Amino acid sequence: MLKKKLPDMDLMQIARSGQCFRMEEKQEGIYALVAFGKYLEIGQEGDVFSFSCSEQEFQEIWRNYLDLDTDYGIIKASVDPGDPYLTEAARLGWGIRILRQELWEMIITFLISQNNNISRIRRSIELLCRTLGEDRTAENGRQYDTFPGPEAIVRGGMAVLKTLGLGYRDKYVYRTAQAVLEGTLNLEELKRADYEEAHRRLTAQYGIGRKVADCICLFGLYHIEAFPIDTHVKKILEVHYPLGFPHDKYRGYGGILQQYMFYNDLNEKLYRTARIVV
DNA sequence: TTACAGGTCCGGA
DNA sequence: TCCGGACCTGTA
Repeated sequence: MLKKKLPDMDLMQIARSGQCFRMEEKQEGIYALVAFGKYLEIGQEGDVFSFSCSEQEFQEIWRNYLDLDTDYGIIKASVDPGDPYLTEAARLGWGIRILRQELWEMIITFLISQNNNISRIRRSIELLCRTLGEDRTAENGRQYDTFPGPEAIVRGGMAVLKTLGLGYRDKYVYRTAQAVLEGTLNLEELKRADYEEAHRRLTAQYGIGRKVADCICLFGLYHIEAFPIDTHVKKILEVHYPLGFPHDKYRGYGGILQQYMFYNDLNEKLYRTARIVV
């Protein structure tokens, strides 16, 4: 078991920050995730983490995936102390990192997320992977499913998508998979594009509006200047920033601050009922 | 029963 | 450019 001491990271906070829907707590303090076709378990005790992979795989895949070369301490320290709301949000979400997840998975995930609730999003994605993903076995014997590529989704067709509880989003998923296969939506070009160009191309796709495009840019392309405004963030901005959020102060990485705010809003009920000890 | 979920599309003003 | 209604479906 590989052990690492890592700063500014908390698995529960990452799992509850709304950026990933497949990260699952297997036991107390042990989380499982699937990415790049691989299965990983991470255990956390304070700032010491154990990984169910080799040092080589950690360096090749997970170090980047967990965004470990970004110093979140600097980001948190840049928060204006005269901004009590953001200061508190960053304090409570101190262990959030932006995972560098796979672009295709983020496109489909956030297409499904629209006008939807988190438990149903998770359920739909789990079903999607179980139905159309590849069934694999990890080195420790765990069974897991990969996230299905565009080929698998088109092969399954609308008939299979209808069984996943996606509602009216099923046609968005299908047509996006088609667009990637046909080359209308080129993922490699999307990865090379800057934020504005990527956002423009994404919103041109049927079913992807501003908000979903921003989520894809932030979580699938690591354009951390993207600042998705959903119902939660919209409410936060109305209440705490009636004169507008000070984007100029945090130019280039607003998306990370948005995550602190989003996490805070999503989980404040849990904090209030003291189910999570801060 | 109605409202709400990490919205988008579409038609009309 | 802006606005309102429709939209799948599960949960409270």
